[in-house]
Amino acid sequence: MTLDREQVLRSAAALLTHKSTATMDEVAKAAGIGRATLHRHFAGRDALVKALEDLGIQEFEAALDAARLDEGTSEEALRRLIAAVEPSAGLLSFLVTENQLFEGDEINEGWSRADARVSAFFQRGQERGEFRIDLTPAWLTEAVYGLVGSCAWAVQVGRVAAQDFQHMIVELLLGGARRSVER
Amino acid sequence: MTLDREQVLRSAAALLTHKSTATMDEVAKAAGIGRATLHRHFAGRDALVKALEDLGIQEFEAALDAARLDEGTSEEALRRLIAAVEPSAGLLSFLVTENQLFEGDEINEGWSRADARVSAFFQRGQERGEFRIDLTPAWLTEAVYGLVGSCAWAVQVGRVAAQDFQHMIVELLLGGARRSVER
DNA sequence: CCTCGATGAGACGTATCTGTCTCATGTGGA
DNA sequence: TCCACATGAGACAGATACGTCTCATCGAGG
Repeated sequence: MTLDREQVLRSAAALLTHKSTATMDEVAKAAGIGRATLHRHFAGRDALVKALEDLGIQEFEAALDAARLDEGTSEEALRRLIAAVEPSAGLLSFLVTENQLFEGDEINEGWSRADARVSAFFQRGQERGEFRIDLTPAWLTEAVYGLVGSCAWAVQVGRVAAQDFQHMIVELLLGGARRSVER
Repeated sequence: MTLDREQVLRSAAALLTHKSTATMDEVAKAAGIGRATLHRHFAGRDALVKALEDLGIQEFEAALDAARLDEGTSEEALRRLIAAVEPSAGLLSFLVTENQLFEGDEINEGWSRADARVSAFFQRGQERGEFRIDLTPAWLTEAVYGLVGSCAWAVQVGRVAAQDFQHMIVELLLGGARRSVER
């Protein structure tokens, strides 16, 4: 029986994101496996977290590739990005919440690379006149993380329908909550 | 020397929000006190978390009162809310991240009450035609939490200027990132 | 100057989690 | 059918953090 490594990591992320003090035993049970098996696949807690980071960053970068951020309008690109990120939302939430990415004063290389791509995307959008310039790229980047994490959580607890994930994030991010007659 | 209990709790929240596995010793050092002193004021880790929850909820409800959500336009009320919440942003972030609020299947009463007020505010705004109706009140509520948490973090790491806190959140929340010529 | 109270540092036993091990089970493939 | 291998359950020692304690120090107030 081949263990579904990714499935284990995803359930671990979902659990650890909002209960990061969870025991290895709880992580194992959440994944539907035994603690011994969990240890067989991940040398320890640190290795588990590292695997979560690696997979999360890898999927995030893949999503950035898939979104083709430099094609079409910024709005279209943003929609593609959120769509591409949706399957990895749980992992993303964990990455953002857990700042062990910054351990030892050296920021995780992969993360900073991906982060820079998002930030650069918003900056390009501003330069092309498609995004407001009073909201900094850095903030818009963080806002994306925050909204993705919030929406993933809201979906998880049934507060938002899973099918609305992309709409809720993109619409709020692009247009805001204000109802303007001229839209 | 009277210990500044709130100061201790605020620094604990700032630390625990993004490193919830932090040791009691680390929490104490982050607050600039000894571990023994920390234990003298908070019976244990559980008591510390409980105190964080209590203070956070209390300040959140106070902010909701101060914001007078039912006066003036929804936009004005939202601006007041974010302004009132800013000093408690760190505690809020902790509350949202830590879901021990839901321990034992019984949601914390104070939290659910405050949460309902925010949600009701957005619903009123929708009914008055000031907020879009395609974004559910529950989502807008979660989005507020997410953006407040993200911005508090961004300020903490120097990614966003502290003075921009309110502007960044309110503007994104109300108008979104899209630049529309007719605004 | 003296006293009282709070604090910081550290020692100590305890509880919990960790990481490794063994063993029985059970499932897929030869 | 039999074998190989992965898994789950549990035992076990070691490590780590917890909670409590003592003691010396420091500062405010009398």
